[in-house]
Amino acid sequence: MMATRLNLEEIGKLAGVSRSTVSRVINGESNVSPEARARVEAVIAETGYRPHAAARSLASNRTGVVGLVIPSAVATLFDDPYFGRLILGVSNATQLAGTTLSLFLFREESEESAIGSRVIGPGLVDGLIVTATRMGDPLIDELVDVGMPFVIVGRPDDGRPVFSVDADNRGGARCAALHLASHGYRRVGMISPPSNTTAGVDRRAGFLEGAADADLDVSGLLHEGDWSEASAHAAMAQMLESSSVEAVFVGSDRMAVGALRAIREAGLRCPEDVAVISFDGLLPPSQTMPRLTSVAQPVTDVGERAAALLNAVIEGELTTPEQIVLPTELVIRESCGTTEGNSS
Amino acid sequence: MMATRLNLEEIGKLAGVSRSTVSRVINGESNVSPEARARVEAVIAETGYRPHAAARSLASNRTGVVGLVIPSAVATLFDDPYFGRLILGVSNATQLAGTTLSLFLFREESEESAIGSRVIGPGLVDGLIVTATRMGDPLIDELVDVGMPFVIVGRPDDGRPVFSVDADNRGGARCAALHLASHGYRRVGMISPPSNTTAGVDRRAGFLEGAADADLDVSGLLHEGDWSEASAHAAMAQMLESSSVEAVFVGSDRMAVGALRAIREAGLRCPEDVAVISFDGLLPPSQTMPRLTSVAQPVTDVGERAAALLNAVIEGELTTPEQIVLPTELVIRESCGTTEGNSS
DNA sequence: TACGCTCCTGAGAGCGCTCCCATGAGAGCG
DNA sequence: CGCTCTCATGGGAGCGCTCTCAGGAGCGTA
Repeated sequence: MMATRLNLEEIGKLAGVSRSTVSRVINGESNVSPEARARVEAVIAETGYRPHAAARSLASNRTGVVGLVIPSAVATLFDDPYFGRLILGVSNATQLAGTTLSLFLFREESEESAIGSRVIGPGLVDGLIVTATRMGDPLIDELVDVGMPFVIVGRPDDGRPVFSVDADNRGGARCAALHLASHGYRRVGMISPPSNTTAGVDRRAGFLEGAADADLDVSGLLHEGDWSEASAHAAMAQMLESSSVEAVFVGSDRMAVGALRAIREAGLRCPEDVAVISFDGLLPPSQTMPRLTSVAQPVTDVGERAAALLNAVIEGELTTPEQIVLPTELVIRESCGTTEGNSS
Repeated sequence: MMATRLNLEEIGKLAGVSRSTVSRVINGESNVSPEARARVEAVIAETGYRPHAAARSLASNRTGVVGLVIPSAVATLFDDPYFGRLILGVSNATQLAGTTLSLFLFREESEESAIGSRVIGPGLVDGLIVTATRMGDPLIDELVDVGMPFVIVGRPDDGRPVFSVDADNRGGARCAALHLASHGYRRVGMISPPSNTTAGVDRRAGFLEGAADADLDVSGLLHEGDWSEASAHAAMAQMLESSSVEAVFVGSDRMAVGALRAIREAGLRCPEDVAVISFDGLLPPSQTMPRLTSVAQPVTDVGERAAALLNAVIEGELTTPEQIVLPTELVIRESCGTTEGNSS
């Protein structure tokens, strides 16, 4: 059984054709006679031959691998269900495209610079999907410089034209504000994601836009978290202490959990005393009490679209940057209060 | 800036040596004169040269890539914090070793057979880490057949000698049973992970062992879930309905969430009416009410050890199979009741 | 002075593929 | 019947490395 690797030449010999013809069959080129093709395919099927990836890469200068880069402190990363879903989406798409997914997680920003020497330099990938970029991330410049195809999950912080896929953070947040307004709440706060992320900036902007449209009173109620439960817990506690809040829009599921806890610990009830809407919609609803109303973003879809887009860029099908924004959806559960009591 | 790729030959020319000497320097071989080495290193530093991975793979028959295989229905996979942590651990170790991590997620078992033709055939990886294997998984046979180095996260279901890294499921579960006993509970149930997984088998066996040692009454209280919250919710509800339970050991964090909800919905309190201990210890404690006492398993460590072990196997440093079992740790919080009232 | 030894070095071959070009067979046309 | 044009095919070259081997320099020893 210790079958030594077959190569194109040997397959050719078995099928009575040359290396070149076998290569043409494998790569689906059209200029091969039906008989030759059939014979080659038969031999491939019965030998289980697979072309050697490294040899192929070397000759064609294409690896068939895409990388998913997750910079930023990653240690606690997977406490947030976001990244798992994203990976899943990307994996689905690469599977479909027949490419391979490599994962590059970085614990500190300093490690991130290794992308150049460890990934780009050796030519490990054909392209990269880059997530969770902070504002002013130098990685993007580097990628542009070396001409490496890439897609950003999120959006470029400086509006420069690059390929990107994002959820409609702004629209979703606006919708959350309007929904809270429709319940009759007027004193409405927000605990936003960090302002050094585009998601943080956009969700906050969308919320403020909606609040302005609905004439909500947000004075003194705008806080910022760092994606962690603890940060939102602290922000919520502070908000409850200093002023009368009727409802809060919390910038992520995970932070909402912290906010709910703060409300509970203050002896208040959600939604009766303080209503909550979160962003993400990734948490299994039964995991919180009450079940969270959230602006759900299609994270898996984002991953799939990003990978598909990257593929198109690599294939050279797309050359002018494209920004894809996927819609969010308001999923109404209990934490925002019942609409009945307060329809406007 | 459009620097065309440098190669060994050119670096050699710049340093006044041959391709071979440059190669020796890069691969850290000892038989190079200090002067030559210094000159080469200087040139490499100033040019930023990196050897081409594909060329290297082709010539050396080594890819520098390890694959992480997660078979089984993966769609809901990331609802469980387990896999994120595992990926993190593996990533840490590969980063350290300077190798690349590729991820292979499969949605259905049918896709899993693609490992052979899509991964092993083309020679994409030097070795594989295989997780979540169900009992009787044919993938293992295939890997053994083709001589691909691999490490199982978990343990082989048939006790065959392969490399594996696992948490001490049995010991941890036993410990949980004993701890519940130490609180004075006698009617103690279990909701175990599926019995077609080794984790399910082992946790159940450990629990029964501990229960027997402590003379607990488990009759009619042994249920099985499928890792999902819903399955545990149903099992718990049924348990509460049909008999008087004082405490339950639930086979995973995620399932414990379901069980807690069932207890709450039955109008009972945890831990006053029914105490709960879970397995995993991955959930942020504040995410549940009450905070869960759990048998914590070192998932990230498991990932790291698995990757390190695989590396050793690939390097040929290890040839006789090794089973590594990492200890679990009982983390006591509120859901098991206070010890004071019931010390035995 | 000559011989052996070790140590460093360079050159050739080859990994398995793709790409390009030359060739030959056949079809279509005047 | 000869010409061109198309299409299928095979072979050479080369991608950038590693590996092996031969040779030269330098040293010590007889």
